[in-house]
Amino acid sequence: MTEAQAGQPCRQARQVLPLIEYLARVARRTYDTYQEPGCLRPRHLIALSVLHEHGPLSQQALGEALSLDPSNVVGLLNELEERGLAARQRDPADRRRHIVSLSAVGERELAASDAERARIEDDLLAALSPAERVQLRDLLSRAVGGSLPADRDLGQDSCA
Amino acid sequence: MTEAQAGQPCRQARQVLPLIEYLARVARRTYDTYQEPGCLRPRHLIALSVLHEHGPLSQQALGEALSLDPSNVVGLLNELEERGLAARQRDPADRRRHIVSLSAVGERELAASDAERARIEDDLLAALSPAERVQLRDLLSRAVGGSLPADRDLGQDSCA
DNA sequence: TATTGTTATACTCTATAACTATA
DNA sequence: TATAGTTATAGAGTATAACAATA
Repeated sequence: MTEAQAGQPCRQARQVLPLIEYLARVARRTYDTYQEPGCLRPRHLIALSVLHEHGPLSQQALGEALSLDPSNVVGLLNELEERGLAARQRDPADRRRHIVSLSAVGERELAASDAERARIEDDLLAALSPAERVQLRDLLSRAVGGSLPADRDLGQDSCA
Repeated sequence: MTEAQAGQPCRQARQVLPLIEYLARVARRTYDTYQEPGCLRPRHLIALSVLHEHGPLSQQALGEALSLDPSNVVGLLNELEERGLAARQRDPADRRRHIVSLSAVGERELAASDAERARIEDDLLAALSPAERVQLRDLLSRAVGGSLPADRDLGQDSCA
């Protein structure tokens, strides 16, 4: 087990994929621990934030942005609509399409969730300095941007 | 992408948690796409690599290292044992305990999976330069190390 | 009585395939 | 015929609670 000396990173747990899996699992559980039952799940928040950044999207486009199957988008949107956080509207130009948009309540809920999300993130990344967290966020953001279709760039946002 | 100029990261998709969730989902699906049915799942490989690094562990310790419920560890190990990749052994010192260890076949399988895993990783991180991937791996590794119990340090390995 | 692993069970997440309504 | 969304369904993944064996 000396391959690190040769400049070769050690092959197992240092690989990116297992680490991401692990962090995602811990993060999800942390979410669940903090949240009361019936609260918005991570998926919901991610969907809201995509809508916030991109503005109204078709369900298909939303699914692509979330890397989610269209049939999953249906249920996700049902839940968001029930809570009045998002709304579906037929596209007059092509009546097969739904245009999904964030409601005012949805915007508010999204903003309100920030503090808690930041707290969980602080927990999860406790071992990293603030500068390193920024770095990590940037790297992940660019990696995600690279794995998306060009016209659906999640890494690009409208935050001036 | 100009919000960085103000030093204020944009609040939504730039947050680490959603990005990790997203990457984990894409990575898992990529795994599934490449693998034939019946192949080892990400979980299996992660478990094998933990055993590879730490040496034999109790099921409980393995569960902690994977951030997995003990009841899940049972099923995971059943599958690994069926394929002869790992073995359970009663701890003579405390017969309630199982000592889980990697078999020679398990070691071999783990090594064999590396090439494929690297390929998937290359796909997923196509937008990052080699140096940035190393940086990302390092940051994630340290974040994970920080979120584990001190005596179960996944981020630290014996590769030295 | 407390702890390790196990079983039974249920709930969440996700994908596939068949369906509908529009185009 | 092809596309957007929907429904039904099935399979992973994970957690909780009750249980057995051992301490």
